[in-house]
Amino acid sequence: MKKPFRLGDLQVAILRVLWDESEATVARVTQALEGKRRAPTTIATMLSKMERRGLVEHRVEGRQFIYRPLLSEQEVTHTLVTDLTQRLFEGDISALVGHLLRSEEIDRDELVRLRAMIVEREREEDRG
Amino acid sequence: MKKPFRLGDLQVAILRVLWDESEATVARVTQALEGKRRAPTTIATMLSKMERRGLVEHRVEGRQFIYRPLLSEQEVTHTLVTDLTQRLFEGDISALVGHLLRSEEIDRDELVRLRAMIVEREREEDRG
DNA sequence: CCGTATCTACTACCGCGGTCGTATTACTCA
DNA sequence: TGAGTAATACGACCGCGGTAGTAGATACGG
Repeated sequence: MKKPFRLGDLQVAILRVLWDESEATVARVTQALEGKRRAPTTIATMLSKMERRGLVEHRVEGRQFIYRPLLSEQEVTHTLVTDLTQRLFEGDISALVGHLLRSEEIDRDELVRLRAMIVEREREEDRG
Repeated sequence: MKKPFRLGDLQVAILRVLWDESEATVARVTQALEGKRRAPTTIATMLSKMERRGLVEHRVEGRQFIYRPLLSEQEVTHTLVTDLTQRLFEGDISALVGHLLRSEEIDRDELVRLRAMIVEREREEDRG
């Protein structure tokens, strides 16, 4: 049973890089996150902390550490979304979807696509 | 432009009580959150911190502080959901909805309800 | 008037996300 | 070989969520 982990912005950003590239050095991650102008040591420190928490692992190649994510994007997404749904809607997924449909900016095309998605899901439900 | 605030579990729980009751004393909040067995001083401290951050305010009645939320449930929900969508889906609401439809437990009835919701939303789109 | 119950105020602590500066180690190249 | 460079290691610091103990003020019951 996994404990509900919390991830900060930087951690998610780092994981995203690792997911994109399968694995990456500190320098590579820093470069990919250039938009935020963080010191390389910041990234290195964060990766160390994340490794202690079991979110990533590294192997050594020459002088460099090559980091690899230990969690899939699906796991993290699922966990964080479920967590928020729990906090805001007592776990009621439909309530969250309803909120999104009601109050957010979704244009016509997207509505159509989502409706198709639901229909598809209903069919699966029928089959399964 | 509001800075994207972060709220912890306890803070959301406290706000929920305040939303339900319009306003409440520390004792009342503590009692409402009895499930989690927290010391009254914990609640009081948290409320102080939240007041410093402008999330709640209080007035004095006799010896008691009566707290009132300064943010609506809608604001908080919107902010937190938007924030998560930003972090996980680069702000793409549909991507989040898609994720929810695909990977979560939503039963048939809920799917039907959601589909109706979308249709309704499409109609509004047409009128607006 | 005095003790007790009930508030809030203050202080402290932990863990963690985030941010770096500095130290150390090791490689590279002139 | 020696200077510079590139990488990690280590530690420091801030703010905040969360938790609570203790101190101080105040009302209330006898």
